[in-house]
Amino acid sequence: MHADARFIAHVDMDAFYASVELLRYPELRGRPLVIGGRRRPARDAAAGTTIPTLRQYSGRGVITTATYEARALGVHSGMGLMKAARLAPDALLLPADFDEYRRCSRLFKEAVRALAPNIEDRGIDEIFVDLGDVVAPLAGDDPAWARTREIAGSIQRAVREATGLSCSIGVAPNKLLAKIASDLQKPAGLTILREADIPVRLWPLPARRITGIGPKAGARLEALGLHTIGQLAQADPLLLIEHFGERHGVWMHEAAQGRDDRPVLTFREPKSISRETTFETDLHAVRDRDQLSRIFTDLCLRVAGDLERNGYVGRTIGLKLRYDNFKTVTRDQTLDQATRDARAIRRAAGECLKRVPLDRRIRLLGVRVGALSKADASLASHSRTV
DNA sequence: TCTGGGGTCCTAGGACCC
DNA sequence: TCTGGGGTCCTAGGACCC
Repeated sequence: MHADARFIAHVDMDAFYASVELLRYPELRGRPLVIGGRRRPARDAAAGTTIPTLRQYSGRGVITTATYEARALGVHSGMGLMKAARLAPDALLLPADFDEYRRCSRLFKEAVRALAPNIEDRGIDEIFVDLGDVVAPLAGDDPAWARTREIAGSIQRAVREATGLSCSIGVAPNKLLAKIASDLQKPAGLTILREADIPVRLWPLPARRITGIGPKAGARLEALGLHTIGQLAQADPLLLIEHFGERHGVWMHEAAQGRDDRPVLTFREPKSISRETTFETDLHAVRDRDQLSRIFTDLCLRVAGDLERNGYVGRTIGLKLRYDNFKTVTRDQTLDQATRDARAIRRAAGECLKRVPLDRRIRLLGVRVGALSKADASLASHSRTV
């Protein structure tokens, strides 16, 4: 019965961006701190080394990370900075330094990989780890779960040694449960969630805690009187299918039982590469034509650079535009031949732009290249056909 | 002055082919 | 001439995640 039992860990860095900044500014430890907003304009440099507060910020942007002290004041990631400033005017604010976060990210992943090599990347601050090979000798027995606790503990120590940062780990028979488990005792938590624990530990949680049930689905479940994962597990699958469609409904019901057989994927080819930017102030298609055109060209150059650096070419060129009322439209065009040339991308995206209404002011412009293939493979097939 | 930037996956309709 | 399926590609939008 237990022959197929898996041991999956989810490793989640605690308040990652903010914690990296605290390595640089240890004197800020214990104070509410949020990361977000744009890089400070040069003239502010005159203010010296004083860290600005949310009160002093004006402009667009959202919080990307809040320390636990800041969360206690009611602010959280994704919240607009202006709103956050009203809730916590004295919280400190630092702009994001992605180069440094990426450096720390590499360090933490290398530290884990040295102990357990089967790692699935889930972005800059979290990974899944298949502990199967590491635990294998006693798989299925209770001592095996005791062994996973030891392994998870050594992963936490290795990450702290490599980076000075703490992480929370959940270990479970699958990715769904491991992800939920890692969140149960943050920060620096270590939570084992076994199949037998599902009724007591999973079912009381809100349905929203299932990764994949977001704001919309969560609200619709609430409207059906389904608040907890347990209620979702006990619901009639036909009711869920009726409201969410065959596929989504069945998935929700399975997830609520704690069932998930997705494998840990150590590598995936990217599907698309994109760049987008939100303007400081909304731009007008005609009045700000020159400025828009410069930004547009720059986005194409950056996407082309990303393609080049990563060795891909793409056949579908896409444009994204967000109006001042936050409505977003996209257009795309598939070319005969894959490209990574900035001018070709600019030309195709320019065609897309002609198919979009330009009667409102614009707050965001984005360029995407999809239908990717490896650059060398494509060039090889090209030379064969020529 | 509400609402960043980089992604994935799903759906659904139309074109087109067999 | 009418009816009908299946499969694939393309496009647009939306939900969701980190």
